[in-house]
Amino acid sequence: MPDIQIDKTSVEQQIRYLQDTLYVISGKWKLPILVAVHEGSSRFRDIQRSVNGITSKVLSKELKELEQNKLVVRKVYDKSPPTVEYTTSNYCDTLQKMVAEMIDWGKNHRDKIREK
Amino acid sequence: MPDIQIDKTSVEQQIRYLQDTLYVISGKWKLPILVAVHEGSSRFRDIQRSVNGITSKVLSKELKELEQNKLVVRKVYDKSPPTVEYTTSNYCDTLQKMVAEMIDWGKNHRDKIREK
DNA sequence: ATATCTGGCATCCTTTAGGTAACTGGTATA
DNA sequence: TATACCAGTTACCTAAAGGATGCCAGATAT
Repeated sequence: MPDIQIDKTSVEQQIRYLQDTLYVISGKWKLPILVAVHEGSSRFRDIQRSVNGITSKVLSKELKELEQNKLVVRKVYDKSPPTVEYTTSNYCDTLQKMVAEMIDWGKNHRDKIREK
Repeated sequence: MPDIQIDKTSVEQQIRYLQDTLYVISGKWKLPILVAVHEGSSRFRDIQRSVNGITSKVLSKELKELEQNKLVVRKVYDKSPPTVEYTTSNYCDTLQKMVAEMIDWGKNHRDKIREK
């Protein structure tokens, strides 16, 4: 009699995956930046202007992390002066389903908490 | 010609919902606690033993937040000594789809990042 | 009698996220 | 010649999250 296991991934491992995900998109700025870039802001200062209130220091740090996670692509054009362009990657689209679920849940959750 | 809008919710509002969601489940301990309670740990010390490394101070704080968000239910039995029981709510199950998506994405993301 | 368990709380400490402000070197503009 | 733009960087500061340790008061177990 074989051991029937629908999912061999242990609970601990699942929590680790979940926390990886959280790490990638958590924080005050990651999503607003992704949205801004996705909507067309590609230059550093453009993004900074789109994302209200972010400082250049934080933007710089966040963009680096998003790039490491392959959600945004940074291209340097070697003219003079060198210009830099940020775009969202195709991979970034894989976030869509998950993000949609999170928005749904959050929307519903407001009502749930408000209700007596 | 009417304005066709599939979703009237503004991007800013969607980000707010998303960040509500993140707030509810983010942090080092929220998910591990939920899992522990869901799997049957109901007494304070049981949960603390299940969730490796958590201190009573932090556990106490996190349980309060989870209770406020209606994900866990706290029942006090007024015997002597009074005992306290934590359980996950039915509402807690609404997290499932979303959490499953997040686990999937996180799992895939590891491979994505490791790949050259 | 002593130790241990219960559900926490109080105090102090460290780490991390994020904010403030100034600055850089090169280029273009008034 | 002075000013502003670009893509950031540096040093310093604050607030919040989380960790370490010790404690309580009542009850049960040894």
